[in-house]
Amino acid sequence: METNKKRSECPLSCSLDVFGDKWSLLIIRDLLFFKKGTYNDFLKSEEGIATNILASRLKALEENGIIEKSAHPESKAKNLYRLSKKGIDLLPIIMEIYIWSDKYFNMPQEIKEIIKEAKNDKDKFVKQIIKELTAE
Amino acid sequence: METNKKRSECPLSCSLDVFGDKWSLLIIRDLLFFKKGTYNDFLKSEEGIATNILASRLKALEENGIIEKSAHPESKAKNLYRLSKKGIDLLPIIMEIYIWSDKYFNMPQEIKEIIKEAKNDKDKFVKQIIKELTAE
DNA sequence: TATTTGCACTTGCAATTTGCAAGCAAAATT
DNA sequence: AATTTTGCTTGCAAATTGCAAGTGCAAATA
Repeated sequence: METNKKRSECPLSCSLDVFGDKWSLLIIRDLLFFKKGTYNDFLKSEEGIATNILASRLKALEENGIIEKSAHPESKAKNLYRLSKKGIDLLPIIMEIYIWSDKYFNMPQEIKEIIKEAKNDKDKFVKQIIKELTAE
Repeated sequence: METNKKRSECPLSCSLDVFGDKWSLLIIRDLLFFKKGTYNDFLKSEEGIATNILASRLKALEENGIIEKSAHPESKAKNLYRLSKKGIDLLPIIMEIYIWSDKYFNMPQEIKEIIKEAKNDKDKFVKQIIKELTAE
């Protein structure tokens, strides 16, 4: 995936050049909500991303400053991927996607509950997630 | 573009199956903000979508209930594409993308001004756009 | 210590999708 | 009547995706 060719100066278009594909936001979702952080964590997600695609997306997200790669504190064999500030700031976008989904898709009751809570006080929800992420 | 295979039950994943690509949200942007409505309007957008890709995206968006195709009131040669309620409801997502862009990309001052206004009172901005769209 | 397993990838290749150019029929304009 | 516009479709090369297999190092197990 090419990371350096802008189609236009439109901010929306530039943003889509960064995360406008079927996989990037799912990786970011895993980082935001499911405490995932290693290559294998992402591979195991239920959507079943192919290993080469995962590698290319992680590389692109890193090059675009959305995630940061570091050594895993518990094992030399592992790497740890974390969201940068820029990546964490994608949370409001993802929340709005969830809120839209809630209106137009069926989904498990448990997820519905979480969305309800998030919708009720968006700022509080965002702050809570950020707190959890930065506490680690 | 296949429109009917879900990768998982995750609402975010399902949403990305609908609009998670480099072009769909740009078409929706044109409909939301730039009063575009015909095939040629979309073709002329500065990002330069290929004609076959445009056709496939319009078809997929229609199948997914995001847009509706109708006869153009002024010409039999033209069609008119409009956003459905479901499509208009994507506005908050797109607004959050603009707000994120505002933080991390350079962009024309004029767009910055609009984003500032939108950020100031999101609900008011959304209502204003909806009003303009439904007045037609 | 030797061997197996886990982790983070890379490589090869077929299938799908994209992007470009050309073509086309119906409607509108000259 | 001839030309242009509109909304597509078609053909084809190039790029991207998805699947399977392989690699090299670290860590766990025998």
